[in-house]
Formats: sequence, structure tokens, C-alpha cells
Amino acid sequence: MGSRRPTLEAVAARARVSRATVSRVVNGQTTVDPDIRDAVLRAVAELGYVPNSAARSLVTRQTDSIALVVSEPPTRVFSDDPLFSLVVRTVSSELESAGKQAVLMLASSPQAQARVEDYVSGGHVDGIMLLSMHGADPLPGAVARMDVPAVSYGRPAVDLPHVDNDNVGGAGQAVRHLVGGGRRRIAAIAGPQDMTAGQDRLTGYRDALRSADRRSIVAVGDFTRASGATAMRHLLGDDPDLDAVFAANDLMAIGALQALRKAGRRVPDDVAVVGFDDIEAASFTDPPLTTVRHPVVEQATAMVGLVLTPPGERESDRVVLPTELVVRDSA
Amino acid sequence: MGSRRPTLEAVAARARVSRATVSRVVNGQTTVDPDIRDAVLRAVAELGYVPNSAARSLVTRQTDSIALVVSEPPTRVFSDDPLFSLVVRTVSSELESAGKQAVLMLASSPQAQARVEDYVSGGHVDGIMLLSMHGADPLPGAVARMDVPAVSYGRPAVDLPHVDNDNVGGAGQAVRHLVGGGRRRIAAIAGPQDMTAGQDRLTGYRDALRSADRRSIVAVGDFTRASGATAMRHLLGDDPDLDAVFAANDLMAIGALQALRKAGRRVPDDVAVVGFDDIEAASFTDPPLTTVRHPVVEQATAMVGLVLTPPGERESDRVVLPTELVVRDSA
DNA sequence: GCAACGTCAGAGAGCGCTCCCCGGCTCGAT
DNA sequence: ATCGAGCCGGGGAGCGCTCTCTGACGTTGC
Repeated sequence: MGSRRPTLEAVAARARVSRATVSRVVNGQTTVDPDIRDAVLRAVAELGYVPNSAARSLVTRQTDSIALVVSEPPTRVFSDDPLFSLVVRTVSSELESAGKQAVLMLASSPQAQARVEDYVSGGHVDGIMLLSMHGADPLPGAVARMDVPAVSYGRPAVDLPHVDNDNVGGAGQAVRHLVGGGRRRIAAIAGPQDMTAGQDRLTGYRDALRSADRRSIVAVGDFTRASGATAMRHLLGDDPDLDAVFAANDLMAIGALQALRKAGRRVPDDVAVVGFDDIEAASFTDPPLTTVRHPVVEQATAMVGLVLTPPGERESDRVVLPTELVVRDSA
Repeated sequence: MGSRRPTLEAVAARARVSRATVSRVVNGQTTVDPDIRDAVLRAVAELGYVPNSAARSLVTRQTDSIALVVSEPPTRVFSDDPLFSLVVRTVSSELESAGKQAVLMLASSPQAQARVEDYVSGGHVDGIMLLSMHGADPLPGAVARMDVPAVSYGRPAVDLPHVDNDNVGGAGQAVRHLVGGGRRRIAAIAGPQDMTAGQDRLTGYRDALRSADRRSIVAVGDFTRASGATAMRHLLGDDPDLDAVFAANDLMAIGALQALRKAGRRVPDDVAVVGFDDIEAASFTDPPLTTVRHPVVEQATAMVGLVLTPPGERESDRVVLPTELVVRDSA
């Protein structure tokens, strides 16, 4: 469209040097005489030269862009992880300060997954970051087999570098807080057991209860608010005497809060509730939700660091970040 | 990294044809003998050939990727538009089904904006979509001057193709609902007046009130929950008799709900509240929030349609989508 | 004073692809 | 039988860049 942009050749002509010299200057090589370098820089500025990335990556075989793949089953498109936005922004921002670009890809359907695989194995990107996949997700496996650096946000089912938060430990914090608050009968609303976050948070709950010599009582949800409400009703039906519940995420905790209110239970007086994630809405529920916060920004940052570091130079292929209990009024 | 991928040349050799023919087949041209086409396709499959996008875009001068620029002032990074996630996903998904990729860019800081400009004018992308910018944002202006198709989500301050929802009309719907419900003194919590959405929603409120022969009473917020609460307190101070409030977005409406409760007013008995956006949280406030819903998905889809259509072939450069009043319990 | 060496710019060969142009072929019309 | 008109595949140039290799020049050492 419109006028053609200036090329290396044009800059070289203007600065009366060869293309190679211009290339050296543009790429910051030091073996260029300061005078010549200045002349080139001036020509670049005058012409408004911007390197053609296609030509460059044709020869360097790298693209300076990293795929950010969001693989979400179609059913959860709406009530998704409210942290999505923050992760995406952080990743993009970190990538940009490293001179890379984030290419966003969705992998909801099998075709979309195939497209992602083609795209990545087609050499369009220098690395790939996986977001929020389920256990049955074939993508992590496929990605692990390609010779492109890959990192997952959260522990995947297969062996792949990843950054996770301490889900087991976080659930333990929640349960110990409940025990410490004198609660006797502590139930759990678990997350989907085909997600490692769901599994690990349940494990943490069970471990902590066992250490406190308590019996567990579990209902399984799917991380949505509605499923939290349903699970809460079942729990109440199974054991009307329960006086605390740990929900594996805030959305389900909010559902539980609503179910509890409908059932005439007061929170936290009759039943204490603890969530997980510390989403924004957790601070303005009624009562404000006590929850386990994990360092989303740090996690995203660590993920970018990992994907940008060649496998050989990494300290570790897996990073686990600590969680923090945020005590509000619900427990 | 690793083994080199097969090239057109390799496929041509295997299929015993020329590079040009393989290119024709790969690009779906019809002037190829079916037998030869099959042979080529077979070779492609056997070799696992994937076109090198850098080489292709070097000659075609197009990149098949579209920039999605999120320009958000630093202060609002956290309490941002909760619809962000949905827009991003929809855009990405629409783009992918058109064979394009979304490249995510942040433009929070002046440097980041400069980088975006360089990147775009550097021919890295075939189009650009702008998200959520303020009136003072220099980017829309800069983008309008480049010869790359650009579209904005929401009406920008400068003249640029865009897709907006009917903010004026939506605010009108809200106010008429309040009037129809017998409310006499209807206040507004306006959004930031350097954003067109903030301006238009206020205009809609004023127009509708004038038609109903009522006086307006306005406090200005900045679209955050906290600012909504503050504005509500001011409003209550200014006119203790008000019996309804229209907030220019849901986050501020939620803040207003909290302020109202603290002030001992019942909703909707004493004061009716209507929000705007219909974010997910609006359905689980106490009481559930009556609000104006706008078609986020349609808006994002229309935006993609616009950026992908050459300016000459567009029906219109601006699209305005209708809103819908969602009546819950708060008004 | 001349050989040996280090420094730094230029020449040129691609990277993998598209696309223009040309030439061989088939076929119907004369 | 001859010719013109397609149709279709191949040759080859060139997109803008990087990078190796070559060679000019200036400096140092003996």
C-alpha cells in the first residue's frame, strides 16, 4: 500500500557506504568507525528507515514473537478465569520489554489446536506459552515434542517446563486457618479433577485435614459459580453440621456464599468460607471473602523468563511460587 | 533449531515438478492439472511441508497478522474493563477463522506507544485494532495517519473507523426505565469525561431527563468501583432526596450499591440503581444489578470485519450497535 | 625499509518464496 | 494439413536482509 518503504540499500546509498555496513550499524555491532556510524544513523533518521522484519527473519530464522496459546474448552468461554486479563497483559508487557511480541492464539477446538501446531512447527514463533489447559488437553504433549521452547502456566499433565503456584501449600494455609479459627467440620468444594490446579488444591486440603486429624468431606465443582452453589447445597445435605468450607476457587466460593445465604446460614458465624485466587470480586462479596492469593504477575513474569532462556542456561525447568492467605470477613 | 524444515524446492523435487507449480498448488490456484496437484499434495504430506511465512511475506508484502493494541493508562491496569478478556478472545477467534493472527501490544507508556507506531509503520502487521483509549491518547491520531487499516473499539476522539455501542441510547433506556418506575429524582454517576463512552453516556442521561422534564444531578467518577462509592456519597450529600441513580458503568454502580448500604438506604426501595455494561459481577451483587447490556461479542466481530475489509469495499466506516436493558432487582 | 598483522568496509551469495513471462502442448477452426 | 488460440508448467528474477569472505589500509616489529 502506498509508497514503498526505504530499504537498507537506500540508506547505504545515502550514507555512501555498503549495505553490510548499514546492517552492522543497525544491529549494533561495534566494529564500525564512529564517523561512519554517525553518517549511517543520520541517513536512517532522514529516510525514516525501519528494517523489514520478514527479510530479516528469513535469514536469521527467528521471528521475535512468542505464541501465547489459550486453550480453553468451549464450555468455559464466559465464566473463565478472571485472572486471564492480568496474565495476558503481564506476559505481553514482559515480552515487549525483551523486544518480543506476543501472538495470541486460541486453541478451543481440535481444528484450532491443529492450527496452533502447524503455526508453531511452521516456525512462525520462537517460543510458546500455554495457558490454562485441562488434563486431557493434547496440546502440551504435542508441544513438548516440537523443537521450540515451551512453557506452561500451571503444571501440565505431561512433562513440560512450567511455572505454577503452590496449590497444595495454599490449600493447606486455608485449612489451617479454618482449624485455627476453631472450626470442627471443614468441607471442600473441589475443582475439576482433570486440571492439576483442581487436583493439587484438593490434595492440599486432604493433607492438612489429615494432619489435624479431621475427616474430609468433598463435593466436586467445575470452577464456575453455579457449580459452587450446587456443590454447597449437596454438602449441606450430606452434613448439615458443617461449619466451614474451603472452595478451590473464588468463583465457586461466591456460589457457595449465595447457597449458604439461601439456606439461612450466616457467614462466617454459622459457616466459614475460604476461597482461592483472590479475584477482584472477592473483595466486594458480602461478606468479603477470605481467600488464598497467588502471585499472578510473578508467575507470568517467570513464565516469560523461562521461555526466553535457552534450556541449557536455565536454573530450573519448573518454578513453584508461594501463596498468601488474605484474611477478610468470611472466615 | 534442529533439522531444517523442507522447502518448496524439496517438495518440487519429490513431486518432480517445478517450484512454481508447487506454489500454485499450495496457494490453491485452479490452473493446475488434477493429477499433478495430487502428486504435489502427496509430496507435501510426506515431507510435512509448511510454507515459510517470512519468505512468503517478504514477497507478498503482507503478514497475515493484525495488531491488537491495548492502550491503558498505567493507573487503571488493575481495575480495568472486565470485558477485556471477552473482547480479546473474540477478536482472536474471529481473526483466526479468517486465517490471520492477533498480535497483542500494550501501549501504556509513551515508549510503548512509540514502539507500537514503529512496529506498525514497519510493516509488521496488515491492520491495527485499538482498544480502550482515552481522549488524550495520541495513538488514534498517529494511527490514522499511517497507511494501514485501523479500527477502534469504541468511538475515538479523532476521525477513525470504529465500532461503538449506542451509549447515548443505552443511557436513555436506563433513565426511561427509572422514570417509568416512578422515580422522581434521578442522579447520575458519570464516567471520565475524557473518554467518549463517558461523554456519550452522560449525554444520553441528560437528553432523556430533559425529555422527561426532569433536572439532572451529576457526580463524575473514573469507572472504578471506589470512585462510584465516592460519587454516591457526594450525591447523597448534595441531594438527600434522590431516589434513583444511573451509573455509567457497573463497577461504579457496585461502588454506589455499597455506599448506599452504608448510608442506610435500601435498594431498590429507597434508591433505584442502574448500571451499564452487564459485567458478570452485576448478576451476583446484592441486589442483582439492573444494567444496560451492550453486545461485546458482536462489537468485536464487527471490528474484525471492518479491519479485514479494504476501505473501498466497506459499507460504512462506523458501526453503532444497539444496547439492551437487563432488568434485575436493583431498579 | 619491509614483512607481518590487525582492523574494518565491501562484495556477493544466499534465505524461501511469489509471480511474470515464455514456450510447449492440445485442440478446434479453416 | 495448417494455423491461431488457449491452457498449463517451468525458468528465473527479485523481495530485503544477514553474514562470511575478501581485500584495502594502517600499524607495528625487526
